[in-house]
Amino acid sequence: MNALLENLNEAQCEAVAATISGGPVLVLAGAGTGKTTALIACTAASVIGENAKAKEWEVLALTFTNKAAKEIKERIFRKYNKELPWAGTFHSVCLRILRRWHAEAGLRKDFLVFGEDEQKSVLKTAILALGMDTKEYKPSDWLEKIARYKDTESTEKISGIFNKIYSAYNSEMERLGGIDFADIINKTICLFAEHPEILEKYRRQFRYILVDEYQDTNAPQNHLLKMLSGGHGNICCVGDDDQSIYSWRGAEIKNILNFPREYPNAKIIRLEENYRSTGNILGAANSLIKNNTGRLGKDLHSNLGEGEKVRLVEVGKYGDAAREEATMIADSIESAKKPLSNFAILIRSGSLSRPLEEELAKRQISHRLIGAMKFYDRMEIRDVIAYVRLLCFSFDDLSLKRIIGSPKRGIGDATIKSLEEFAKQNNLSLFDALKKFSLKPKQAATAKEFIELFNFDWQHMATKDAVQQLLENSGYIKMWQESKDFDKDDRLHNIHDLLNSVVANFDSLPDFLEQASLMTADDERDTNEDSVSIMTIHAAKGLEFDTVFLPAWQDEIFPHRQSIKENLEEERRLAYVAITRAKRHCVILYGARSQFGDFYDMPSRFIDEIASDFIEIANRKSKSNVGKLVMHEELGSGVVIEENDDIMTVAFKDKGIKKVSKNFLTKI
DNA sequence: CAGAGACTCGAGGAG
DNA sequence: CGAGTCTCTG
Repeated sequence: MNALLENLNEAQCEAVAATISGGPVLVLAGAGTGKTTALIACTAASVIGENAKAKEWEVLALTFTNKAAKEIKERIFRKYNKELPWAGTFHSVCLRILRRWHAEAGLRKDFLVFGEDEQKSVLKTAILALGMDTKEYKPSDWLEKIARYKDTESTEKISGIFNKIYSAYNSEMERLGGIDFADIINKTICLFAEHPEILEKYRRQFRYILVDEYQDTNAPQNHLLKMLSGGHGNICCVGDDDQSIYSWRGAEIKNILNFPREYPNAKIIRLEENYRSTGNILGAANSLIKNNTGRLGKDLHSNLGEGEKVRLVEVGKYGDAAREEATMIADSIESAKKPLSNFAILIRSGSLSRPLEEELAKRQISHRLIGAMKFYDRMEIRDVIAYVRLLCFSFDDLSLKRIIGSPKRGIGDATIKSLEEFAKQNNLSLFDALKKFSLKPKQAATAKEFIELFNFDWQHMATKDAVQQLLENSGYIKMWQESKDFDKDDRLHNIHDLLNSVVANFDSLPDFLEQASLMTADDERDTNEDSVSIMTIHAAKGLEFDTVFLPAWQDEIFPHRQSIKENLEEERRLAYVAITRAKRHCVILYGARSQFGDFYDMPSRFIDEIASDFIEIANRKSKSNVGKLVMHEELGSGVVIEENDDIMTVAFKDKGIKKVSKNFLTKI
């Protein structure tokens, strides 16, 4: 126990003590206050030392990302040599439960997890089957609605048309043997509701429940936590209401705000000592977030001294604002002469990255765009996964449709369409239908060849060899080798990487597929290369950098136009997250610009909300005038300290700092 | 059937 | 500006 509390501050120790003594605990952990350390200490406390009340398998530790789960597992293993089999993401834990009880949950044994593009294709089929037009009813729009609906646990009817599409989508999912992300959670809740004995089993097993990033939970996830903690009530949730930035994904900030009411005997512990940022950066962030009303309240203080003020830079007075931002950021990075990994450029939306990338590339400043094109979203990777899925699960129609045309086999849309008809009539999978369907001789031959590809004893081969064989015999590898695609080498390289550093690490291909279906942006291999990170603010949550650049703080870009109407407080939390990523230097840039044909000429309202004490105006110095000695007829001599178009700010020898028009000044 | 070229439309964040 | 769709041709 004592060893456990080493290097923890008072509040963190309190959190550990509260967790072991049992009952509900809410740890409100501000940005940079050692949240992960506290969470890991709390988790460890339940299985370590004399006071430990649980065995490793009796601790359920839930996170949102694989990265966070991995960190908990690794740190506890390294320090205490204990494996935590039930530390994982909400989705991976629920998936494991659903696999174990698939029949009780009303699922087929080999059900598949469908990712976003599979969901879209299912929805497209469903909409077309209803005789509706996919131009008028766009799959991506309706998928959004369906996902949001599934995230809310609402029983409210939305509209007749929604219900029609919703149930067509669900039955098509069922027909194909797939479930979506939301249903991984929802079907687990149903399982527990319909089988209290199963719930009871897990309640008895999980004597401690720990939850990371609690502010990001949605209604079903919160429901699930209530169910599981219903017996003993030993639940410790760690989160920060000021960093709730995922409402658009169904997260409900009210889960954390209402925790004290939902769990009346809850202990609430605040971690307010910030170990990350200097005083001015924290002051700026605090003064901004104070403008929100819906918060539990927390005041972070820093023990790292005042540090540098937040620098505010206006750009675009002399040209294109976005380009100028990129230039200034690149200048700062070059002149700082620090390792590149010290720098991050955090943007509101992905589309703002381009000028930044171009400028850094031009100057050969190594950089990476994080989260943009996810490894598992790449065409070639999805193709390979589809091949493997069809190999393991021949009923997977979506995968068959995806790969039967790559490489081209002379079986196109029209043939697939009639094949689908035939399959439907005979209640067959496309794979089985392909065996029986009569085709033109040429097609019949290739179809037979295709079927034969999957007929080998892959279960008894090394995973990597099996996939390699499949990809070679199918001509998939050859297709890329002979391709004229300008990034064919990248693609071949990606496939190679997938086989050697991922597939090879799994003992069974279905295991690999299960993992792959839950892979996320943060799971991409970390490169050790020293480079500047460019990423969205959302993707930056949980990270920290010596120097953070925040470009495009222009009203209706940030805060985003939509958010101004929908949820300005969440947008303000996003700004708070952005500023608090910085340890020592934070630079906010703004300036009028046009984008997608609209003109944005107002600085972000958030700039005004930051108390001026924490800000330093650091505008670009004009080459010609700033620093020059000037003479004014009435005010006498002085020196120019800032230039804003024709208005000069001059420090006069006798009259102090005054703004005057350029026209009344003469150079000395 | 496959590939090329013209065309339209929309552009927020992501497990 | 790019992705997705449409239309034409071999």
